[in-house]
Amino acid sequence: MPELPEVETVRRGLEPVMTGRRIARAEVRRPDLRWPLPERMAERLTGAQVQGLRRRSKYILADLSTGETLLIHLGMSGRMLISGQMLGEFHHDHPAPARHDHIVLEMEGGARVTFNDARRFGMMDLLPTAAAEAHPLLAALGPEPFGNAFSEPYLVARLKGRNTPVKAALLDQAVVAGLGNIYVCEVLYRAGIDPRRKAGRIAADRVAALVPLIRQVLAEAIEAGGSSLKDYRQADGELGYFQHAFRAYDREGAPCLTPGCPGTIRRIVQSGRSTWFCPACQR
DNA sequence: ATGTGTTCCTGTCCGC
DNA sequence: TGCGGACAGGAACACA
Repeated sequence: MPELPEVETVRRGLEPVMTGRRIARAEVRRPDLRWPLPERMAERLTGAQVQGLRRRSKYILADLSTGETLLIHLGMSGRMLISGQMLGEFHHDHPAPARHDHIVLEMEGGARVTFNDARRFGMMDLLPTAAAEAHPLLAALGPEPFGNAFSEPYLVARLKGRNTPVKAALLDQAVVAGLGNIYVCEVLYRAGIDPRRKAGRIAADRVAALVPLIRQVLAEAIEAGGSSLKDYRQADGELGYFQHAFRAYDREGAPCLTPGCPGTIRRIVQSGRSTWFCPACQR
């Protein structure tokens, strides 16, 4: 499901029910997601107070009073559902466990957080907070797009000499952390760059222009609460609405929205994944 | 080292 | 309606 804006939206949704609260009871309803869950996960979570919720790339990190950090990745279809808490004007009662409800966290105070993941490409792990950044899944990640380390000179240097299509390069989490298929398509569309171009053969000023565009697209998407495709929802059950702002993604056959451009959005497949772009104005 | 294709899993949608 | 195939927000892994 989720790219950086959706994960950030989920993190923000979880904050009021989790941060500062104790996990009264944890239930692990199956032993594995993408990989086996950590040993004795339910016991290690039970009684722990959540001291903070962080995000790194598409991961959520819950720092616990036990000195451990719960690392969460939602994969393609993972969701964090909140129930039993006053949310806006509505009171949500606890629903009966549903298909693919794999992990249930009952928070002190009555809220319940349920991790549901039909495809089970998601993951969870428990690691010492002090060594969280050294976790194999986090160690190789590139810079956060909103951080100072993600700069125009950085991106120009990072793409220099790369022979892979720029679409694939921006999907590479070691180049920049958090972009996925939707937002790469949207960024390249706004940049007017053909996704098939080799990353190392694009003029430096055009590569540099990607940096503020990446931040802009991600910031707009976070502002909109992410993109709701299929049944993705924010943790509080609200739908994100950035999907209405897509200019390229999933618009095959639709007219290009660039003023004056006569083009039609086309879908191609690159390294096994769909790319949508305008062949007329993306060069 | 880079680049590419395959794989994990379930659900949904579309054409016949 | 049923059935088969394509496709889906990710990314580790194996191999050229």
